[in-house]
Amino acid sequence: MFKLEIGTPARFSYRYTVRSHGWYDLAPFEIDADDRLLFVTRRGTNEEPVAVAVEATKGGLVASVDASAFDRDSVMRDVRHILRLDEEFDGFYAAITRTGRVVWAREKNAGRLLRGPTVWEDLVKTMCTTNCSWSLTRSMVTNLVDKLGDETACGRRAFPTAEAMASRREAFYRDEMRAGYRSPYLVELAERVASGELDPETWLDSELSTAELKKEMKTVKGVGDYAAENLLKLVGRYDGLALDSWLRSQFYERHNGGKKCSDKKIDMYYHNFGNFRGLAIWCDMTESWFD
DNA sequence: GCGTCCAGGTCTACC
DNA sequence: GGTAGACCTGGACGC
Repeated sequence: MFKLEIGTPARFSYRYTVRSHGWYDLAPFEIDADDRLLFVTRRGTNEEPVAVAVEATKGGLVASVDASAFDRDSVMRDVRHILRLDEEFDGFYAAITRTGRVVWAREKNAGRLLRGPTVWEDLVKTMCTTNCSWSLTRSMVTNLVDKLGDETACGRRAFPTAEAMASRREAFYRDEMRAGYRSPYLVELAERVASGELDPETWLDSELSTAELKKEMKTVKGVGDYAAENLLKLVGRYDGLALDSWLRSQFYERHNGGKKCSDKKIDMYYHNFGNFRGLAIWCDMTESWFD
């Protein structure tokens, strides 16, 4: 077992980042009894996957790597990536100060949304969150990882590569992953990524405008407005609200007396957060998670 | 046990 | 560009 020490920004909360949304609950992510975040990473399709456990210490973070050989720089990069240690949130906190809303997020150093080691992993998982209960999302992702993910030296499984997913036909996704109508979408996506026609990793530092990038994301069948805006948040763009039925219902209860209202009204409520309004609504609606 | 509803939507056809 | 209907699954709920 190798241990790597990782420094964190001054304004960082391990707890509020790891539990920022449901990703920690989807394989290969896991939180163990000691509140360590477990995940599996791999650079390159031909490399062995590596299991990593991250925990908070007084001085920052420690990542424990359960492998005989691994690329130290890759593991460091992935820990920094999934916890967004290199992302700047001063603009968000300034918007909170300016608006006087969602103050708790600034006080708790919240706002960092947990993400997977690759955009590919986040993309597939996001498609599995659409039009279903969370338990079904969890079931689909677990089935996918268990059946197609390569095993690490310690027996954990990695998220499947695009190549592994492209090697399976639609029947696998219907009958074994239980992805239902999403099955042909997953096959098509895997084939596009495996062939090199689509590279989701480029979305991280794309020079496209947010509107153009959203349009590119929506070329993936199964990715609509909600999924694209959720992915935009995960690549660090918070202009879109990523409204789904849960977020809407939470807004109605919290800010509209329990009555339905238009999406436009919701958008206007967070208008003063500018490019951080997607992050603002998420923090606003999840404050009670941490009570 | 059975039927219905609905959940962290999207696609397609049609107007 | 806007909208209705279809699409899968599985848990919750009422009977």
